[in-house]
Amino acid sequence: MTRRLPFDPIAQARRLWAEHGWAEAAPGMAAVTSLMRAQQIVAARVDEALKPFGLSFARYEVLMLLLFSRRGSLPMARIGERLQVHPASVTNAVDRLEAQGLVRRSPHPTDRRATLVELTDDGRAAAAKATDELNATVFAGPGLAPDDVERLVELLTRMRGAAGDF
Amino acid sequence: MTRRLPFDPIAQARRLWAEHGWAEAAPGMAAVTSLMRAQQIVAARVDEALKPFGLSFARYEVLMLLLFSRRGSLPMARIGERLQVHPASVTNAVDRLEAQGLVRRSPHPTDRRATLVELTDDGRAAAAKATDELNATVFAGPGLAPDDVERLVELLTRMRGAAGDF
DNA sequence: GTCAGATAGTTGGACGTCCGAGTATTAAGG
DNA sequence: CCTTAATACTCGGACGTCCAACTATCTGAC
Repeated sequence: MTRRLPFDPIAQARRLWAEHGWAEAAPGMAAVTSLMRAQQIVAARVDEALKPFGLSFARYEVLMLLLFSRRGSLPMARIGERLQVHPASVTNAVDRLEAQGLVRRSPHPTDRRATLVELTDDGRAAAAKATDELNATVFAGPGLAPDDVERLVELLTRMRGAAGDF
Repeated sequence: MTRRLPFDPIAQARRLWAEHGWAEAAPGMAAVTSLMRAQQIVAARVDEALKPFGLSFARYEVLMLLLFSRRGSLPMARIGERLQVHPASVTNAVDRLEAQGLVRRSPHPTDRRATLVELTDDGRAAAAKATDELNATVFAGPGLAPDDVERLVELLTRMRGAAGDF
């Protein structure tokens, strides 16, 4: 990446938006751009924490989903649904997790179209260790005071709900 | 993508986090995950709005940066710095914008290492039209009440600042 | 002046996302 | 039943991100 900036580029963009007669859209522009940039920053921290385990956040999410499922296994389609990603992305993630020995594909007992993905013992161990690391280095200190974290979650939840996420 | 879920997966994950003895990290986990998902949703809306113009958000940001610059041109390095992306990403974006005829590379007058990127007339027009579309379809209604938009921007700005974004 | 180190940009590779197309298989309607 | 739709998954391609390595050029210290 690069060094830190001497000013807030989003605040500046917002001023420019107003100057160009787009005042009405300026707050939304600032919100969307802030969201993009904040996600970029957080994703970089998360990936950094997961790197020693050879995991990406996408693959970590798959592991946790399986860990929290009743039988430690789920059909591919359920995974894509829960994580809201394209089926091809699930195929991709599972391919890599399987190559790492963290999950295993098996045929669905009753639906021959479907493929079950199940955790291996290694996968279970990796999920636990990666979670400890993430909890300690990222989730415990997301860069905001506890009250602000709650406010942020509340706002984003409202936003996701309005967008039809759930 | 897929259909909407009948519940909030992040709220559920948060409960599970608490049950597994990770209560301290649960709010941060919820914040990080919400941020990821909200960004995914917003990015999809933005890309949808930009698709008719053959632009991605990354390339749109480059165009706007140039549009707002004094001379309508900037060195590659300045672009990467402002957008906080890797130099290779700038090369990639500029390659495509140049192929689309929206920007032009030219040698830096005094520093022969550097390359200036400047807007073409087409690029200026595309930036204006894409902005109108984005303002109307995304920025004007980001899915939150005006007060909440302000709160969200304020929280994310604080978060970015703490992370060293500016 | 010269030479080491910083900076600018490109390239190739690894992953991640999505889309669209194609193959199986199951479900639903007449 | 049987045909038509929907669903599950995979594959190939387009883009986006990053990193590491490499060339070219500039800068600063001696």
